[in-house]
Amino acid sequence: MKIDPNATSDLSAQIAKAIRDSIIEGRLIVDERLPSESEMAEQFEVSRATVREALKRLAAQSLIRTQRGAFGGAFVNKLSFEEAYGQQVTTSTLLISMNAVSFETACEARYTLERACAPLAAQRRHADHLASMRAEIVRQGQPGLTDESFCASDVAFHRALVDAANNPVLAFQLAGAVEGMQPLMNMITFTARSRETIIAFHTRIADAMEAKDAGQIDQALHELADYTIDLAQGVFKARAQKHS
Amino acid sequence: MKIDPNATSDLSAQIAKAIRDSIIEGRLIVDERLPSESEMAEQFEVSRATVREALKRLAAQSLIRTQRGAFGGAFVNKLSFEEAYGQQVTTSTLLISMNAVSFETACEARYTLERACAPLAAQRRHADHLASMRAEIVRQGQPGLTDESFCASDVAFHRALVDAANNPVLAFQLAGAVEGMQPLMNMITFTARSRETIIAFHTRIADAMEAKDAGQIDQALHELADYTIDLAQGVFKARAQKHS
DNA sequence: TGCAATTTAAATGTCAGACTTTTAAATGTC
DNA sequence: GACATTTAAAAGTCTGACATTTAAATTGCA
Repeated sequence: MKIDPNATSDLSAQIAKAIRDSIIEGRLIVDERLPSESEMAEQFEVSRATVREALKRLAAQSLIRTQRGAFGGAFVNKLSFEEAYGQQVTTSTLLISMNAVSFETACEARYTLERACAPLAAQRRHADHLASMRAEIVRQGQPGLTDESFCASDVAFHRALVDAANNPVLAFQLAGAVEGMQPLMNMITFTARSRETIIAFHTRIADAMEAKDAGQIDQALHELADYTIDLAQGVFKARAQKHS
Repeated sequence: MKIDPNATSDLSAQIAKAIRDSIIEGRLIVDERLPSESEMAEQFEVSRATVREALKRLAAQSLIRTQRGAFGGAFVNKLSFEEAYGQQVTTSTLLISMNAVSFETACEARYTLERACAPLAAQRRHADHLASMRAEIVRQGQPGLTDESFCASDVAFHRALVDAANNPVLAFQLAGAVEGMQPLMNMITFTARSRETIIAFHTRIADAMEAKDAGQIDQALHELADYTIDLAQGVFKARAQKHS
């Protein structure tokens, strides 16, 4: 591993890139130990501080983990679905909030992806998925529930649906779409009336899941998407008028 | 901003988290300048090196950018779709390769999501999307094309399909599923016969796009998914026999 | 006055070396 | 053999210095 002497970026960025490439291209394998910071400092002919900055960059992407003490060091990290899921949610959330993605666009993406899961979910769903969904429906009906809690339960409900498809890659991809939208959803005030309607949709979906009726799930999700967008437009319009 | 004195993790990780939370929760807004490294070192009561490690962590997630020189510093970065797209692809690629996700699972996820785009793509596709797809089909038919190039063109073809849906959030979410699978796809040897079949599918899809026939696109993608899995199983089986 | 060259100051980037803390293996003791 | 102690290696942190970059401020000149 050598560093390009006439590159534009920082040394720590270059070193991070060199190591990252080694991992992606399989020259460094999972759980393999990298040389110690001092050794790498010598290899790359930079100071230990610079190597450390490079390692922190990689740690931020969960590409490595570090362990202190004798026989410690930096190890290539096996990226777990959990970690990837977390990163995906953070990225999606920021992307949506920073780029002023419209509610319609985010909502469309979310429900489009979720409907894609419906056939698989209907086919493979297990008792515990149904139980989770029913439990969240009960929760959503409780009086005194804050809008935030209602949204969180909504996410949990849909997460159960996605999990029912029993494809971890699919679940990972959807994480961003569903959870990344939460801040936007949280901006909506859910009246008792709208909660009732949403719960009715959820019940319909759970029933269809139980009956393994993919078409019905798809239909309900479609209508729920439309309803959610209508609801949001109403809320935003009312808010705009108030401010004028 | 204060740091928990009895936390388990490193100081630089804690500081990174504190700043990250400030960004996510909107206390720091896009293009806002963070205090200088020295100032933050004082605020958090740590050394400059520690602050720098924290900043590098954030830079690795594209949450901040830094600029040297007077009036430079660290600025909250507006996460672009491009950057998010890149991160998403890296994460997905590693997730799939490190967790030994089966070809079937990855393929199912990919085509399930892609089929979800079909109705939107059929409805909104523009001339340039069709042109891109046709161009890639031509490319795929060229003799002497390596398997890697064939796969890359395949990705480009499907990317055009996804782009046609004209929903950037959707495109971002799909990036991982489609591009993250490439290493697995690259493991397949495409015979002249199988390339011909795939090109036929692509042509069918492009024609259906032109005709705005969503059902036909969905059907073709479904069959293509099945065919791809069959193909992969055949290749892997042949390889296994060779080694026994 | 206006503009070009120069200076300056503030910031990040890098370095060297020391010290602290953690950790597991090696060693010693009963 | 089980437990306590020592030891060494490694990450984590700190300090202070110097290098480099950059844009604003200043100066000098026509």
